[in-house]
Formats: sequence, structure tokens, C-alpha cells
Amino acid sequence: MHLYNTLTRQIEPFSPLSDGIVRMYSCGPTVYDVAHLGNMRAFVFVDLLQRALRAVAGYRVRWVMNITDVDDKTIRDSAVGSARWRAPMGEQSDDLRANLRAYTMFFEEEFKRDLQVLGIRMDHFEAMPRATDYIDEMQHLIREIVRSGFGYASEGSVYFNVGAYAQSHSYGRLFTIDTANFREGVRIDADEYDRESVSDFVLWKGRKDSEPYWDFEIDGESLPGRPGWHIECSAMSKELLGLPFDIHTGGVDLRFPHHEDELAQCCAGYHVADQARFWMHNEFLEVEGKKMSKSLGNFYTLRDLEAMGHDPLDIRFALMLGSYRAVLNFTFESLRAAATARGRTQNLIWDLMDSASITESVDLGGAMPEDVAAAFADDLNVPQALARTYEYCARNSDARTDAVKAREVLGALQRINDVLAVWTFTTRPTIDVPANVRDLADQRWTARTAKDWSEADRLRNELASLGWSMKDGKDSYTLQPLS
RNA sequence: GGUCCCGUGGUAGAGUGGCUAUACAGAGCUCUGCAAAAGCUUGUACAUCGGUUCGAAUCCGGUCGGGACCUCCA
Repeated sequence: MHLYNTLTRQIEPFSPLSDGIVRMYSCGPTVYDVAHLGNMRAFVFVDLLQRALRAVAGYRVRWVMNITDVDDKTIRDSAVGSARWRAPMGEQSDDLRANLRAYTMFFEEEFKRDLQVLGIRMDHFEAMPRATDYIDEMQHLIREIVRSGFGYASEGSVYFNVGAYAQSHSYGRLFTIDTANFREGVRIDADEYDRESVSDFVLWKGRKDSEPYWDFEIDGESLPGRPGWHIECSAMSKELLGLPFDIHTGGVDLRFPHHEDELAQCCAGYHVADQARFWMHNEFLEVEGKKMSKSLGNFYTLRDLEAMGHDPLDIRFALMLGSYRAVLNFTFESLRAAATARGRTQNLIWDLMDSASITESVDLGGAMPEDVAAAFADDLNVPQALARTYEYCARNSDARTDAVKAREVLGALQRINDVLAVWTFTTRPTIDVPANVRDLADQRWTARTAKDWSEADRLRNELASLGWSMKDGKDSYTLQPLS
């Protein structure tokens, strides 16, 4: 496979460090709310990537995605009396860490549900570590960074000394940083912590009143507090995958500062040259041509779209219609188009199963068409892979009436679906038809067989008024509810 | 202020220095009592102005437009 590497700003041939095994770390969600479309794009992207590594390149994938369950927002929203506290989270207590855990567990479960309805398999993950379960490891790393001269404590917090680090390391490997032109922004002014330099970032945040905290001792000094944002990924990726691992993923916004700082922490504290060999970042999503935001009214969660009647797999499909490295314009028209296109191929699959007399889900052991595999292998070019897939189906349209060919095409589609995961190879779902509808349909079929067209048309209209459409086949009919 | 992307047909969206995806929508045809399904065919596309070149939508530059990032947003 060839993958774009943010580290080198180019597409490079990819092969794992360990023979046949890819170690991949994906920055996961901060569980303070349910996932929105933008998050979903990121997760669908990494899922496609890890599936392609398995199904196209044949690697085993050790996939880790973290759960950030401690940060400003989770602390704010889990605080006693928070309006965002929900009944299913249980009762709030005096134990602030227990409150934080209850709050974040709720959204962690939501998140996992969202992943699964989007076709992401939980058994594809090796681990989904929570930040708060790795406090010891983070503290160890912080001590090591400080001991190595790249960190300092100040007013109860611990900071990473970017200036010192940059003396002996390269800082700005994932992102071109122009320190001289840092904009004087509100975020910098708003930071209440005391850093020596604006470019320094926090490793450990000193305890504030009414916030959950963990004890921490460094150089004999007691510094109760909580971990900074970047430290968790450094510690957990090292613990679970070892350094350096093969691929680190996240949204483009994470290139800087998050990933740059993660990388620096690993190099400074674990004394490695690299945290990961490949860094891959998915571009953002726009909705109806605009950046998704609550104020524009184009902000959607997966739940929102489901409530509007959209199938999550159509959403998954719509999210993979563009290259992961380009801004994707999600529109309801493109969602409809995705639904239609996905449904047509699904229908083809069912027709082929009929043609091949396959009545249950079975792996036919097919092979992915080479041009489709090549497209996936070319930096995960899903649009190209889809185009080749459609052409493959068109080329083999006679499979609908050729049992042998039907098996072959089905086998190929199964391999393609190992990556896309948008179709099903189980039998065509049976639709419950009310007895009266079935009765009318039978009557119409009789009339039609007798060439009594006016009666047949009358009965079709009657069926339509009951909400059903009747489609005549060669020697039988099918009924479908009108949508 | 700085760094960097992007502008492709009605829509979404690949790709590429000459052979011009793909999908949805539209049009036509085949099939069908009609319809549906399915299949086939099909169109006006590469923001703009210059330059390089035998040839550019593809490379370079200007312009216009859109966007991202610049310290906890995927």
C-alpha cells in the first residue's frame, strides 16, 4: 500500500515495522457529548484504513483508539449541579472522580453504539483505553520528561519546555510553525496557567477547587491535579503498542498542537526518535458547503440523522464518497444519492444470491478485482475503488442470470465489502404484508393473468391507497411499502 | 500578521500534460399490457487572466472566490 504521510508530506510505500502486523493508534473522542457528523467522518476514515490494511494488504492490525475521559469539558459538564447531567448517569455524589467517570461512561457507551451502527466492528479494536486508567503511566512519563530537562513545574502545574526541546530536537515536524508570528489570540490570553513561554504546553494541570484530581509527586513536591491533553496519547500508545508504532491517525486539526506535542513528549520522555512512522490526518467535513456549526443550523449528530429516518449505513457510505484528504461536502442530496447507490448494489447482491441459489450468508472465498484493490492501496482512494467496482458490476451484468458468474461476482463484492462494509450478504429481508393487502394483490395477479387490465389497474390503485406498490415479475409479484 | 489547501458538468466527486472516471438526478432506448425492476445510450465540465509547451483542465505566475490551521475543535 501507499499512504500519505504528514511527517514527510508525501505518499510513501507502507510496510509495517513488525512483519505482517500493523500497529495503529487513532485519536478517539472526548466523551463529553454524542458524536457529530465530523467525528463520524474521522471514524469512518480510520475504519476504512484499518479494514484496507487487513483486506487489501493482508496485514494483521492491532488497532487502538483512546477515549479521552478527562479534560476541561468533561470536568465542566460532570460538575455537581451541571445542567448536562442526565438521569441515566445515576446520582451525583461528593466523589468528583466518580461523577466524572459516570458522566463519561455514559457518552462512551453512546460512542460505541454510534461506531457499531456505522459498521465499525468492536472486535477490530485491540483496545479502547480510557485516559483516567493510565494516570500512573502519564505521571511516569511526565517525571521522565522533567528529569531529562524538557519540563518544569510552575505554580502547581508542569509544563513542557518547547524551547529546551527544540535545542536538541526538531519541533514542528507535523506542522510548520512560525513562532515569530503567533497571533495574539484570545486562547492564549484566556489561559490561566503560568507558562514561561507561550509555546510551552501543559503536561500536568494543577488542581483547582471543585475539580477532580489525582495525587502526583515529582521531585518530592506534591502536585495534585490532572493530566494535560497531549500526555495521554503519548503514554497510552507507548503502553499498548510500543514505540515507534506504524500509523497514528486523527483529524487535521490535531496535527498541531496535539500530535506535534504528543510526538515531542514521546521523544523527550521515552527517548525514541519517533512515536509513529506514518501520521495520517483526515480533512474536515462541511455541511451544505459550510463548516458545520451550531449557529449555522447545520450541525448534526448521528442521532439527529437517524431520527430523520436515515440509515446509518447510508451515512457511512456518504462519508466515504470523497478522498479522506479533501474537504467533503455533506449534503442531504448527496446522502440521498448515496442511499440510492448503496441500495442498487444491495439489490444486485440479493438478485445474485437468487441467481446462485444462495440462501444464507456464506463467504464465497472470492477475490477482490485487481483494479479495485489497487485503488484502495493507492492512499485509500475510495471514490476510485467504487468507480472500478461499479464498472466491474456493469461488466458482469449477465451474472443475474448465470449462476456460476453470480457466485464469482458475489465473491468479489464480499471482498470489496470487507473494506467498505456497507452491504449485507444475508438473505433479502422479507416484508410483512398484511393479509388484506396480500389478498388484493392475489386478486390483481389473477386479473392480470386473465389480461383484465382495467381491473388490474384498479386494484393496483387500491393497493397504492393502502400504501403498497405491486411490482409484476415474470411469474410472481413483489410488494413493497411506498415510502 | 503567518502557514497551507481548494475552485471539475444540475449535484457529489476521482483523475490526468494528448486517450476525459464514477455515482445520483435529467433525457432517449430495450424489455414490459401499463408500471416497476434491470440493461443500454446520452449531454453543456475542469474559476479567471496570462505564460511554458507541438499540445494544459492537468505545470508556472497573477487575479477573483472559498476554506483550514496558528495552543486542548475530528
